[in-house]
Amino acid sequence: MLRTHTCGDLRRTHVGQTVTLCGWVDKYRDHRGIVFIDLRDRYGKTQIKFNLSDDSDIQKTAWDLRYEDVVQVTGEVVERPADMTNPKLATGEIELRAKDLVVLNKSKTPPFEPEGQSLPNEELRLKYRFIDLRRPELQKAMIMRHKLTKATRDYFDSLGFLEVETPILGRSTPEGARDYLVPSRVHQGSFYALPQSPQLYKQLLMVGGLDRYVQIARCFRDEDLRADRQPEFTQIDVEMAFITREDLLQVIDGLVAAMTKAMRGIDIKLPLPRYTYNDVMERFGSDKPDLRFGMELVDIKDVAEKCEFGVFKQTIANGGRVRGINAKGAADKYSRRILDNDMKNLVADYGAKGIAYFKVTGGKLDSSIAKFFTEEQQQAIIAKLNGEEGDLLLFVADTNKVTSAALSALRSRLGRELQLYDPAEINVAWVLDFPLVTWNADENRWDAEHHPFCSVVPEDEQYFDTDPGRVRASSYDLICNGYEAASGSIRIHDPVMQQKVFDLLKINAEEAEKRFGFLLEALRYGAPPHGGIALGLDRWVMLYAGYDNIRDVIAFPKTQKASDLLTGAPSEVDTRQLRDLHIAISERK
RNA sequence: GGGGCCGUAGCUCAAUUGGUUAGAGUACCGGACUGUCGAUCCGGGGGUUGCGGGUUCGAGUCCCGUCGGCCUCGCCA
Repeated sequence: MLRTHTCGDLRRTHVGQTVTLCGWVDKYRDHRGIVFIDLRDRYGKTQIKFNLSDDSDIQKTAWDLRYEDVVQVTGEVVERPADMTNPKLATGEIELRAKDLVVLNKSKTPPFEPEGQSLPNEELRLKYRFIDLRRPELQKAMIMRHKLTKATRDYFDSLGFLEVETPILGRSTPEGARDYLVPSRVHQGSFYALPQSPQLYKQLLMVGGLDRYVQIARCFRDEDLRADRQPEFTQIDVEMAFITREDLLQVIDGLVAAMTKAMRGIDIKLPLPRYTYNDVMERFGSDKPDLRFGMELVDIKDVAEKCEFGVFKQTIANGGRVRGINAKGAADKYSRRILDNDMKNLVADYGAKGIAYFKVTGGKLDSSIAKFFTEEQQQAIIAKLNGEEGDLLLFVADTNKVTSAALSALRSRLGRELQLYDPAEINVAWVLDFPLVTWNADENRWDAEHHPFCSVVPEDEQYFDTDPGRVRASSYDLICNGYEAASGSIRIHDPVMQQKVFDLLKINAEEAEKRFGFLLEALRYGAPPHGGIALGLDRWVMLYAGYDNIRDVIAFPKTQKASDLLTGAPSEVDTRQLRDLHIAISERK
């Protein structure tokens, strides 16, 4: 080892010892006769002192040290004078009096300092990721990520799960996200697909009798990115045989408790709260509401259909809905300009044509449209939304879908801006009973809400032929702070039932055989009842770390256009490589 | 594919209504300094204002296009 201790180790108890540290030059303070260096590694920082009277040769070398040089320093741990300790450093009561200095590697002037006064733009940080990774915030994320996977493996190991690796080079099963494709050299014109998830493999493992499976699995989806979405990401992928939905929920409750203990050191209360899909959609307008605060959606159909405000009245007459939320005490916090522009633009993103708002003042509604509501109607609105003096009531009139999406977005923004919750809180809950299928108006058919292998809540089978939209899936999502944090279901293990679902989705037998034949065949050879779930590992790390961006918890993330600014991927390749793969690039337009 | 924000020195930012030689802090280079911890002080170098067009007597500023980064709708079974 080139060092005896790390830069975070040394304390008053080490005084008098001769030690060797290695690290990066974080700061240098050159007084000519005396030079101070803050030496940094991932464990901390230690002040090094070079004194001219001690050894002038070392001193001269110390004069030339610059940011991010990598050095090895040997010296004696000495106590700092009482008035010169640094309470900002864990090692601030001591310093290292240098006797020997080796410059292990001189650094070019770095494009930015890891702990400089201001963080450079993300483009530069991504290009020089190896420097960005020296920042404590990114190192914290990598450490948390390690701890989370460790806690996960320990937890499932204790329950007898087997970690099984599934192929990265697999078969493309169209539908769902776009696949990343890998051309085959041996099979001209054929392609492998990178897995969007190990979904089919883990079901095959259940048929294979492996019973309890877990994998920290890399997944790939060629879709547009978001702050919480990367083209390649990691799932904690789980599948179990011979279980009910209840069994699965309890196992994952335990996992969430183990993860929270490992990441935050706290014991969360079990069982995790459970909501139904219909419940959260009605109360929060979202299938993944942030449950750290209330501000639930309220339907005011009774008032809206009778009032003289045309937009409300017409919407109800056309079969739509008028729903609103109460931003407690926010009447004076938003100007008319913000409400008429910013808030309107926000809901417009979700298809809403406008936003109606009232301030509760003197027991009445104050608004440019208040005149369209009788005294009685105003009181009814105030009562329904529990309005009090100084509250701001916001309404959207549109289809059920649009009011949900728009008010959910409004609620998220208001909750954040009005600071209605503790940003550090981790609030996890189950959402159960998603619809099995949703109507796809464009294609004139039913689409699977989760995936085509999801089983049905038994008492809803009766609606299969008459009212498919009413059939609930035996599925479940974990939600955390407004993010979808996990998703799973009890699967279909009966080939007859599977065929019924394919029929509903208008996937004909021939097509099903072509796409998923291997799975259907497996179901015919004694497939046990089984189900599972997949947790988005990156998102969980992001949430536990308190970051709002998934890139900050991934060592080498990609940009919104899915390129890697550090390596330059994706890149053009040699024509010879293309020839081996029988691939020709058509002219760019 | 659509909408929004952004791009000026290595970095973070400024630059009046379109008007003189595009500035500041920091970094970098040189000098001074034995107790600093955002060290301080003195001096210096450093610019294709992302790129390409256009309007104008004159463009960092206005217009069009394009490239890149971020946020977002669609998309993500």
